[in-house]
Amino acid sequence: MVRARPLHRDDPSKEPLIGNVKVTREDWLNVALDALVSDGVEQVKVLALGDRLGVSRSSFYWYFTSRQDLLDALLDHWEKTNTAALVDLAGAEAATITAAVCNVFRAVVNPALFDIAFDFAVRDWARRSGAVRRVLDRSEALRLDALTAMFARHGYDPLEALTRARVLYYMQIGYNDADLREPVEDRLRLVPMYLYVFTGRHAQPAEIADFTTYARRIDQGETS
Amino acid sequence: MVRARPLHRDDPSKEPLIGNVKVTREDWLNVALDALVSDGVEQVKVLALGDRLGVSRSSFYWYFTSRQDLLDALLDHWEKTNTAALVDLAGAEAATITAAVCNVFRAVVNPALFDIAFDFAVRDWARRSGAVRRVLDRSEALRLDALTAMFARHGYDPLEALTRARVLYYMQIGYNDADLREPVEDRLRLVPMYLYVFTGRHAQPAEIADFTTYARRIDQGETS
DNA sequence: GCGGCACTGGACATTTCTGTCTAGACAGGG
DNA sequence: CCCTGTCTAGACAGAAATGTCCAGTGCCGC
Repeated sequence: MVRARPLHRDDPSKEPLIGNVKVTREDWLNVALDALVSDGVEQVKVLALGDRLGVSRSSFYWYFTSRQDLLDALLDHWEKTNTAALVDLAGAEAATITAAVCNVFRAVVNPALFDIAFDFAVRDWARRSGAVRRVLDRSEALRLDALTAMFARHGYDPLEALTRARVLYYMQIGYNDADLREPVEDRLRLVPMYLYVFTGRHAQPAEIADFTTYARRIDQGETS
Repeated sequence: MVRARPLHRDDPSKEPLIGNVKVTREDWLNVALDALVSDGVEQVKVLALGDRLGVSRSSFYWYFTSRQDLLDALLDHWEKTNTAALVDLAGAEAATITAAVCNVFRAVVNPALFDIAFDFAVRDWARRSGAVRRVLDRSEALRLDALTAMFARHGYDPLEALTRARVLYYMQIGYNDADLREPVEDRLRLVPMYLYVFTGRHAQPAEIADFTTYARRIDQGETS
């Protein structure tokens, strides 16, 4: 998976670089994020990142005190950006629980809302670092609380709300882990039944149609 | 998590080592498996493994042609051992679908049947290696087919059987990924509701009692 | 034009890792 | 006792990585 963002020097919408500057701190961060996502935290190496950027390592040490400083910045970025959309969608107004779950599904299919690959990179990293594990656990608790509250708002008793929130959330994690890369149409074919299993209720056709339209737009590269 | 098996030289049930032998090929494999599970594939390093075993690296190169040879052996071991029990349990006779799912839960709670940590180590590894990814995908297809067939045997139509199999399987993967380490009693409290969500049917008290008894025995360290 | 500052390349030192090679240890068989 | 084969320690070579340090580059302000 290639997810490279253009370097500052190649992005016409950015201010031109001044002086002897070849890459910015953000360039280093972006290329590190790419490496983290595609190759895992062990491969976030200063030498290799410099190679990707086409520069020596020197400016890295100007911008960051150490490799650990860079890793800390990446984790901070993840914590600030990868949970909010899911929590917002779970909290959004919805007439029925199946419409509410469709809202949550929007995060699942739209990388601009929820970056699955980044999430997994951090999840892997958490297996090797207690500090990362704790950050991940914090965010997961927020996510599960939001989903549990969503089910509760729609009339499920506390035990059932908690259980269904877990089934919904952890199933998405497991499914994303499998990285099946199924065509969107194959995925959409199962949506009505998924909604039934997750909620115990049948979705209304309009709810499914709304989500289906959205998912197809995202699949075709349109932003929402 | 410490999962070390005794070295051959420390295991009274094993034949004594002869000649100048300090560690066996199996010792190297076992210590590599420990490192893979606790620290991930990048940390499976010959030098470090030798340190764990208290020997130099020399005998490693007698037993294996290279580090890759060792990694291949680990993956082979995983493929041969970590799917069979789950598939067998999904195929076992059961009077109801909820009893059948309780059979599958046995794999989930018994590390002797299904080694969750090993599974995750391989899952992480698969993110970095196409070859490992393919082995993992093969095993996952077997697992999902077995679960889908289980639901189908109990009268679910093909689409529903597939969907429920995926929800059951991927939810377990996601839950295990979270590594919550919940006390067994906390987990058991949710079992009836999990069974209802996964199957759409209410379990019979005897089914839950059977599984609960089993899970407590496993938690207390008894083997089945 | 000069000095200062923010970057930059690249040399240096150190550490860790893999694989190769050689001599040594030990048991078994003749 | 000697030979053979299976292990074993440890030296060696080469590669890759991090952090430190110093001289060079280019812009800005005076």
